[in-house]
Amino acid sequence: LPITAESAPSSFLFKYLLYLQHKPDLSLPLDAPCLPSHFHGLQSSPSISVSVTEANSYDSQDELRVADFYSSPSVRPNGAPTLESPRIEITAYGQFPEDEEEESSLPVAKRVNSIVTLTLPNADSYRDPSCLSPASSVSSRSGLSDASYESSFSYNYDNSPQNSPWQSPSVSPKGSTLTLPTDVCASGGSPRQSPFTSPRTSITDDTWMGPRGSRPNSPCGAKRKYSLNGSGAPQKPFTYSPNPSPGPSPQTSPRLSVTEETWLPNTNQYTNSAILAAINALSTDGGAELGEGVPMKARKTSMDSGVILKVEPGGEDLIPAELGQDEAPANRLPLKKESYSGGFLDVPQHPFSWAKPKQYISPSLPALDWQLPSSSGPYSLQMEVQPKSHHRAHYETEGSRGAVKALAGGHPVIQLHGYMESEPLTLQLFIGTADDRLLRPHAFYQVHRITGKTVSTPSHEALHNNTKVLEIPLLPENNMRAIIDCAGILKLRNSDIELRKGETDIGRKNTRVRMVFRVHINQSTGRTVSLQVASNPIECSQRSAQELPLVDKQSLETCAGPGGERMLLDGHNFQHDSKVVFLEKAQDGHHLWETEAKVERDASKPNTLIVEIPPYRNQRLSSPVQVNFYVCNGKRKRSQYQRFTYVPASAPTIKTEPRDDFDAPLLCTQHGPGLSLHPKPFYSSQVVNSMMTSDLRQCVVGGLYSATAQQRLAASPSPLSSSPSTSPKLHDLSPPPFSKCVPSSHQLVPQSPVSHVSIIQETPGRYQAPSFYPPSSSSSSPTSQPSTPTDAPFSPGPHLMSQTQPVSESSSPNPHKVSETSCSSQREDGSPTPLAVSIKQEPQELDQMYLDDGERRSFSSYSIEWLNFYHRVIQ
DNA sequence: TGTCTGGAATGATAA
DNA sequence: AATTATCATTCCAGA
Repeated sequence: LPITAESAPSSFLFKYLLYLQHKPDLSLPLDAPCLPSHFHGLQSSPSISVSVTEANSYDSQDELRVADFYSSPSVRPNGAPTLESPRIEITAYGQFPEDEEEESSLPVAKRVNSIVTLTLPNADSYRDPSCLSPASSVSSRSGLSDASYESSFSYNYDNSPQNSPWQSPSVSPKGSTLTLPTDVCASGGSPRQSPFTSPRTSITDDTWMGPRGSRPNSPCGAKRKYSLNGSGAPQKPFTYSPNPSPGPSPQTSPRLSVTEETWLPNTNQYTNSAILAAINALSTDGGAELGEGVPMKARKTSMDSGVILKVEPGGEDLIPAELGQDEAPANRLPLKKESYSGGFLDVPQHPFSWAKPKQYISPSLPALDWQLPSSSGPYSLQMEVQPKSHHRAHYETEGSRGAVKALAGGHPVIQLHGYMESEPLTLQLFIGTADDRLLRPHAFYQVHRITGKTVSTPSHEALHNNTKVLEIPLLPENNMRAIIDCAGILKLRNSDIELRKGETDIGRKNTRVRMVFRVHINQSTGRTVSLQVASNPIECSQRSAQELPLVDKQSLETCAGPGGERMLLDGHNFQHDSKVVFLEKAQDGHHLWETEAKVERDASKPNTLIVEIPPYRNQRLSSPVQVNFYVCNGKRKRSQYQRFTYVPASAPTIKTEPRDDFDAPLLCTQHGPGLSLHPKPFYSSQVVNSMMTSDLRQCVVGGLYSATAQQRLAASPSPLSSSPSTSPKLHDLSPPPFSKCVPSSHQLVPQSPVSHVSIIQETPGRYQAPSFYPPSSSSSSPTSQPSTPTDAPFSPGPHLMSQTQPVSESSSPNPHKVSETSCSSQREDGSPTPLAVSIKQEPQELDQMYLDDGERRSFSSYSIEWLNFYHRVIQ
């Protein structure tokens, strides 16, 4: 059983539990940490420094994060928390931790690249902000920065100061120092060249841009081949990159305005502002720099885009600021301004503030990679109307391709139920991943603010780390309901992002995203309840959207072993010759069984397929068996894996599984009550999921697990359930065991709905122990996650699981084990990767998602994350 | 004239 | 190593 995935999750849970138990302690740390999730971003944030002590503090947050992502891991490499003092950290990061980690983690090849790439600016450039789209999204850029995802602290650091480096390589002293060193070192040698090298001309630009801009550049570093070519891409990238401006991007000009706007609006209520200010100050260094850029470590990204930013007013760059903000904002209303996200600006952000706002601790808002519940207490954030499963994202080089639409023709709708206060709240929206791993900001896509006469919903862009966040007012007069007609999706060049230092995901075939909504509710008690809901997956590539079959819904989730029942599949791109294949994989990814189901072609249509459930290979089932099926239009045109469960003849199994995943892809993860569009009969699974999701903890719990986990959970849910804030309910999740990726195929794992962890901050700075967890995603695609493809060198999952599990189960976890695990994992890789390091593999998920790719070897970042988390807990 | 899109051409990558 | 299948991005062009 120990499915990798599961195990990992379980461990997490376990840890988590532990964590909770210890809350008291944690709390303290947390407090210190309070830092907003961002803090990382913040670097500057004072608190942070304090926190230093605590790794814990971070941890607390981090933990969460960690759990979430890998990023966190980075932190640890040294063991030192990255967060801590920003600057310091930065250095560290740059130097060691991240770099090392990353590098180490990375497959050799990549590393190399990375190294090279990293070297400089590139890294930053790419990804970050600047990279982002130059023009476009300002915000993005702004946002860029960093951290987005991960919350990686490191990034932040980088960002701030560092980033800049790139910008002006020489310039920023510090940054340079820090950054360079690291990067340099790494790259140093490498060709990468740095930015400069990159083809493009102007150094500066190049620097920045270079990376980003041109694919080429990035490429350079990057991964793949590109590098060489530099020539390759010559294009505009630079151009673009350099400036945000480019007209194309919608946002483009944002900045300009931004500043003003930004500020104005922003004014935060939160104390943060102070922090922010401080940060800014810091950032200023950098920030100003932005222009100048001194980047820090290069690591990552630098966001700094700022650099890039240059162009802009700079605001964005600030990202850091934002960072701070990020969280903070929660409450406020958005102003409308547009873009600007400017970093600094951030601070100001919304003019409004709530009365309470201050209470917030903005800073404390949970990082974007944290898993939050969709409901807590009386509150429930739900997607009333899901977005269409396909939305062609636009590149910076293109004009906007409009707002994400709903299937019925309108736009997605989200509503907060249970909120009776008269104060408006701010709904945050960012583009998250849709793979089987934990939900986190998507590195290759950014939200794009849409404005115009056709847009009725005001919005404001802000950056959290490197992630653009659209802030939309949730007004009581509208029943806390918002029509999301102001959100488009911007695609960042893979080459720009992949080069980033901390980036572990690969862009190729990583074209599915989810719209992630968050709301932070300040309660009279002083606590802040943070809720999050993610939409169904959205395929963003033109090609995939046109060619890949997609299953939105399935009428049956389970069937008795003999099969024979008819299942109606709703989806897209079904063809007359579409095949439906059922398969069962062992934990190690090996195919245990595979058979083609009969398709009633006469009754099938472009959007529907009627298939006859094939008999299971073993008619004597004593317990439900999770299998998968996918629709295939050809060799490489397969849908994601959908889940299906064969049950013993009489047993009603339905619920057990988490359908989410499967269906999930399409289905909503969480629907509110209303959501469940489908009658349960059909989507029961979904329903179930949604249920689960609703409760954070539940979700969490669910998330964690994989099948195994589920079982465990079922068995001993209590721990998990205990999540602090929410009442944990255990649902059965039955995540299917599944296979991870098998080489043979690709599985796509469905994603899981979002996992949530509810986070409550009692005090402004702190969070209660959130329940967190690991992500639901896991839940959703039990298989996938852990599963990183086993073939790969490591299948972290298994190992982890095994180890972890024990731990989890036993109340006392052993750190050692953990460590071992990690070690093992490394070993497995073959490449000696350091534990913490995140590796960019190919898209892990993707792999899973796309069978084609083959396997991915790398460790999954999450595994690492888990480990880190685990360690922290233990410690 | 500019934006929004659907369709593709083109070069980069993966098989 | 060569060839072909896929992808990712950039371009075009009509609405």
